[in-house]
Amino acid sequence: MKFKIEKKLEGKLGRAGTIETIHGVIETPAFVVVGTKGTVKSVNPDQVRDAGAQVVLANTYHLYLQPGDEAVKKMGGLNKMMNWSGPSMTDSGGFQVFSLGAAYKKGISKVIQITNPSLLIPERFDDSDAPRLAKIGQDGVSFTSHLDGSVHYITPEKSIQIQHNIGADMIFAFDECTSPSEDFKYQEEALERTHSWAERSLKEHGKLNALRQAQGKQSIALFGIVQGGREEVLRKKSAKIISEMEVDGQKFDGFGIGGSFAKEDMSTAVKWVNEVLPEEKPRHLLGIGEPEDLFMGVEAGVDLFDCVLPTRLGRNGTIYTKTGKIHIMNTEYRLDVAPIENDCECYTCKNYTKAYLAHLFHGKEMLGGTLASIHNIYFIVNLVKKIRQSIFDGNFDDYKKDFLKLYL
RNA sequence: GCGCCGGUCGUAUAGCGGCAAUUACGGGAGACUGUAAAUCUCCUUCCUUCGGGAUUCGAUGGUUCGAGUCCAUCCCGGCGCA
Repeated sequence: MKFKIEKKLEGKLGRAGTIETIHGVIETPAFVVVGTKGTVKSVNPDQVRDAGAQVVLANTYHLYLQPGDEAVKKMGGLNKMMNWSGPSMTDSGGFQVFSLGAAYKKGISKVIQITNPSLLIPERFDDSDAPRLAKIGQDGVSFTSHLDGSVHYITPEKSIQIQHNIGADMIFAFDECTSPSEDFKYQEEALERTHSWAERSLKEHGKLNALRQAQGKQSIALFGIVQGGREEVLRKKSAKIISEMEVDGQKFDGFGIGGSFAKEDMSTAVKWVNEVLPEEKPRHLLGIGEPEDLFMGVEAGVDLFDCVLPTRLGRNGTIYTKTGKIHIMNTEYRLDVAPIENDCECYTCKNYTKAYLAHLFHGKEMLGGTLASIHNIYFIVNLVKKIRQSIFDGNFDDYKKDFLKLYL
């Protein structure tokens, strides 16, 4: 993997460039489409590509449980298995430490709304009797499968081994995604754990990459993940430690910025981190986001984003438009024979009306979720492409202002 | 004409003396940020200053402190016998 910066955003951390992989070039900033189980839900790879996506992200934990990483390997690896010819990534399972652990059944997620700061009361660190499917152990995490209840112990080494079997172009270190509502003491502890896991991930990855090279296979790129919650000290410390971390002469090829954020903290947290991270390596803001987040991220020096929203919202009947999101099942669209957006170049907009989409959703027809996902992927991927172009054209600020004025 | 069985909030259902009335679908709205998610939540008789108030279970009478619920008559539908 090779990263090259082609143009910088004047006076800011933002930049535009390219990431070269053996499966092709990613023009950054770029939006990575999520295909957790080795499929972008409800859309096939041709449709993903035609919607403009350059790279997809699958999940270690899910593929490990089903069909199993050995099965993926036997099928020729992630790309071959899912018939995706472009660049690919896998997440390490670190997010599941959070979503199936501290966040389990609590209604909290990647981004939480803070209407009242006093709501940020630290969660009791040891509410360990709360039901959860992921429990943090001494040197790894014990997961109870949501599929069959079987218990699996995932260590950093195990996560990296699984990811090497899955065989994406870029993979992530095993980390602990924390909730912003945890207190400083817990964030600090979790961060130390994430750093120790990062080191072990890097070490295991070095071994496995050496093995690949000996077999004449292309090496895989490993991204380290920066955590630290909403604490400036911790975020900066993490960025420094992760970027300087070196095992057997190997360093991380790029960086992920992780954690669950309060919306209003996200921008500052990302800036803290990117001011410290080395300029010459790519940065991936994990699990983000909404259009306004993408502008924020690019401006703050992010090169890659991924998010489930375009496909999840699409399947659930919410559709992006430049004037905001719409609920396609709402009464007003039942007889609306215009496309979602007149000037949209996506397959859905070129061929179908809102009334038809509304009909498909009301009739619970599968095609509804597919067509809505295609549009949403196109919308978000293309938005990031346009943001990228605005960096080259020198009008990022204007584009941001114009877009958000209409959208929000 | 006689005999059964049945008529409940758009539809289909529950209900067997204390009920504004069950459940499902349909309908309305909302949520979703490294996917436990083609999922989830709320509303769906009328009015409401959200405390509550007013009318409801084919119709009309009746029994009862109290009636979809019991009784009588009538209306409508299904089946059977003439």
